[in-house]
Amino acid sequence: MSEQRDYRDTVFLPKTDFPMKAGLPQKEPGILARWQEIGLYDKLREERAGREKFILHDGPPYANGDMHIGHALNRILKDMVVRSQTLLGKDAPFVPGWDCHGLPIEWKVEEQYRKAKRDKKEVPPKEFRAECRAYAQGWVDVQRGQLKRLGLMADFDHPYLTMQFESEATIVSELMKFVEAGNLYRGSKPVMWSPVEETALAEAEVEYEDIVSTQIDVAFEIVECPNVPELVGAHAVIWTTTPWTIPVNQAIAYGPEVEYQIFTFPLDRRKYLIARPLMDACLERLQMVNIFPSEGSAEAFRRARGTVIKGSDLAGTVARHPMHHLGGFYAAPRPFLPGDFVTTDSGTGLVHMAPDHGEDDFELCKANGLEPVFAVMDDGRYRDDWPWLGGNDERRRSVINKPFNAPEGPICSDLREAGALLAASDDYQHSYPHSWRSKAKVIFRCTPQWFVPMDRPLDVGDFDVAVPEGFGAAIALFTSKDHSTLREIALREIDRVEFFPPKGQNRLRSMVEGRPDWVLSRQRAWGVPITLFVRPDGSYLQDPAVNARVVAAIAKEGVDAWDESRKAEFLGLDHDPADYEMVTDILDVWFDSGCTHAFTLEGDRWPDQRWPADLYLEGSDQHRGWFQSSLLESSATRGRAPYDAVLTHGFTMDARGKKMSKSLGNTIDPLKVMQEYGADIIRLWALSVDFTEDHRIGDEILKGVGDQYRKLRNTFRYMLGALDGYVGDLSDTTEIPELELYVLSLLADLDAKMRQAVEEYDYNTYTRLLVDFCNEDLSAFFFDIRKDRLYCDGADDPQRNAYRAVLDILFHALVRYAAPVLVFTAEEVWQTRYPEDGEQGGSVHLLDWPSIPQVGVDTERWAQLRTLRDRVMEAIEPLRRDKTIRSGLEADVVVPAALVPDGFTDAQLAELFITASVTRGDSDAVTVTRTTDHKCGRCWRLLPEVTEDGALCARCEDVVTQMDAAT
RNA sequence: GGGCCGGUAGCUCAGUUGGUUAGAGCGCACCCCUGAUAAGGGUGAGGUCGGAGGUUCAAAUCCUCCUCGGCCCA
Repeated sequence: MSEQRDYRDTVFLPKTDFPMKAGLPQKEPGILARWQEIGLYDKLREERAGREKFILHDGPPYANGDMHIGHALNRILKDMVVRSQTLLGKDAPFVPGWDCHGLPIEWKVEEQYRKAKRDKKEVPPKEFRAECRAYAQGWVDVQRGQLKRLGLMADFDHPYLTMQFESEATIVSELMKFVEAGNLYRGSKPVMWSPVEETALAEAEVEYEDIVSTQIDVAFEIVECPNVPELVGAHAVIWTTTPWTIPVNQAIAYGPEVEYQIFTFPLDRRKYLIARPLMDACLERLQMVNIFPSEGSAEAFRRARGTVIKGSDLAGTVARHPMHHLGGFYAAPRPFLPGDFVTTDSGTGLVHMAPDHGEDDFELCKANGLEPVFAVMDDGRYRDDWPWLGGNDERRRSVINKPFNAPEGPICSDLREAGALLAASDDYQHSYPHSWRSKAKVIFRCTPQWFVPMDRPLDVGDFDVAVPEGFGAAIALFTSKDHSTLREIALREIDRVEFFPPKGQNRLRSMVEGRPDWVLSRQRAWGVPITLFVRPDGSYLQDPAVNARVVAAIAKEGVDAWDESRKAEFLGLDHDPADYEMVTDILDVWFDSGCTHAFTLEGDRWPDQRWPADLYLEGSDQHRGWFQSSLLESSATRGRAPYDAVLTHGFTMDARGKKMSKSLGNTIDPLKVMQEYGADIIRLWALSVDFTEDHRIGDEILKGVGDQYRKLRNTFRYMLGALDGYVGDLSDTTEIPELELYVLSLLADLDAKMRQAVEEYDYNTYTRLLVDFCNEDLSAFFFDIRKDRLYCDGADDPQRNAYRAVLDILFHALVRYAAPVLVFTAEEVWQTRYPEDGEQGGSVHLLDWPSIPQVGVDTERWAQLRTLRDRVMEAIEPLRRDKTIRSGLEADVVVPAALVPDGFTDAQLAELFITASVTRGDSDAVTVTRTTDHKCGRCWRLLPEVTEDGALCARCEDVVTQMDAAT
């Protein structure tokens, strides 16, 4: 045998500079810098100008703290929306936003004061707000940098902030739409109040501590009882741990389903009404258990426990206040009211109601026409004109003062004197809210607040809205003519809007159906003022000219413009400043964010935006939040939702499905993930999971995502290598093998599915389709089969060209499909293939959705072929195992003739199965034997024509001869 | 405590209106290749479909309860 020639140099191996290893953390920042340099976002706007628009309106995250994994998911999904819609050819400008006002920022600034030992009360409000503003701006800048790193396609140079003066002015002018239409009223509701700081507190500002309180049992004499006459003259026993609320008692609540019993105290024959299950515990407090003589005590006791009645029998019952002799407020009847909240867990089953100081009390009393009396002042004392323990009483103290409530304190003493105090002891342990700041006890206290009514017919002239294209009829329906209530309009809109996933619709609907009136006011500093001029009776000025002056001032100077010193200026000549007070409350921040559509989509700050948005996209918690505040705001002012569709995502859990928390130490920091794996990996993760539900992230998951990434990357690398130097296209080749046509039909099929996935915002399907296609149809099938042709056919062989033409089509399709997901890698792939495009400021992200040639192929026939192929692989395996053969190329295969689809030759089958030969037999089984043919020294196929191992087959002989001749 | 939502192989996901032996990709194990090479190919093992009842000829799919987890409220 002669010396064998090494044919390696004659084989056309893939050639590319595209590295297998990505090194994303190092590479991505450079790609970002280049995008910045070529002004990619603006360039895209220019190129898409005039196209159909797609507006995704950004829900503003709070400008406080670093980006966390939830932000990352949210932003990646939004970016996928923007990019995939862009890819479809639309113009999808995206303005990122931030929520900047509100309590958490106030706290942070206060915290800085504490560290500097500064008293907040000493700081002028303007200065305080300036610091809040600076603080928010600081975090906006930090988060903006972090978000950019994710590779988002957004107008980062022009974000919206709720604290920009223009935004603040728009929020005020939106509020004024409510004001001018009369869709705002002053009411009240109990809030947490700190008498020490003389301010309202949010739930998050209180902490619960165990304390010991005075518990008292108080008798209210029943004066009327239509259903149980026996009760007239009896005493209803109430129990409370806040004696100071007795002076503002207005009613007594009972449980309609609770059983009550009338107990007759043997010594004075007085009758008491107590819930039956609580009788023993109550009598023990009242020390009425041991008064019976030891003998026969049980019998006497039983006799003393008289008639049992049902709570509902108490309807219409009226008692009188123990201090009724004081007259006035105290002389009014104290009705018994049915309360679902009454339980028999503790107390007496009869609950004294002080609507000023409890939520249940407030709601129940309100429903029965009993209004709060505002007896307790800001500092926690009863007001000067209050008849009991008010101004003239030297015993007056803050109501939460301990001695004030003590068994020997003024309340208990007076009740005792009135014969109403049945028991009092300073021994009740419970947990009670305290101010997080001062550590002092807080109280519930009714405070005047501003409300938007949900169920009052809206009486507006015309909705001030530019009717968007295609919605003329819808808008006309909702103008002033029908006088719907805000709730009705909102519910109608919920039915119209499209929800992804659909369950979001029910969730939002049930919340809007059940929600109370919208409380707009907050007793705070850092926010947009409720710019109202109020008369003493609670009515307010509705003068568009005044409002216009206020709005103009805020647009120029921000919220600081709302200042007492400007009162006369704003009111102008038509109104006497003495008639009005300026409201000092600020707006609920949900109102701010409910207005983002107004100052971002409308107006000319972002001319490429338009109202309404096509889509709002946030976490499912925003059904309670932004989805709803935006809906209500827009429904009240414009008669429709500011969006046509709502997409919601779930929450990101740790690897075990538990929620992440700093205290548990199971958080995943997206910034670290980007440092370690790269932004493309975290993007691929976000777009692989079912984001509509809660989903997980963890090391194992990220590792899996990394594996998927590598597969995609290597698919591109192979295509880049195989397409090295290729400049033709499909039209250059006259002869297209059916396999190529089949792959094109697979691609067309994939394309349709990808497109559908985009339209349904079904991104995990989108990425799964892409990955599966690369794995199954390309890498393991098409590329594997065509490896021989690519490597060994003549450089300009028409069939080789046909393969490369299809590869080229695949490349252009896949790089576009991948672009919205792997934004960096797709760019790297594109620039590797077309460096000249890069030099001219091009980018993969400027491209449109690919157009796939439609070919006619009998795919069913090919499906059968692939099933047969699987069977052949299976049959080859045992021979591999026992080392009869090493590769499939050494196998002569006999397949059942009946299983071969029509129209394939044996030679084609051998090519498709990558075996030495395929013949057909009558047997049902696939049989495999080792071929006796020799291995071609160049293409390594085993063929009959090869005379000895290492000699050339006919095809390779031709190719090598030509190459040799050329050199 | 209440309302709503969810639990399918180690991981990420498919499973139409209830209908054969519950699928895919990845990972894993084993094997091949060494001309996509920190790549590529093949085969295989993995699941009481969260649990228990029930409806039905038939249940991952419908009903009830339980459990675990989540969001929003209280």
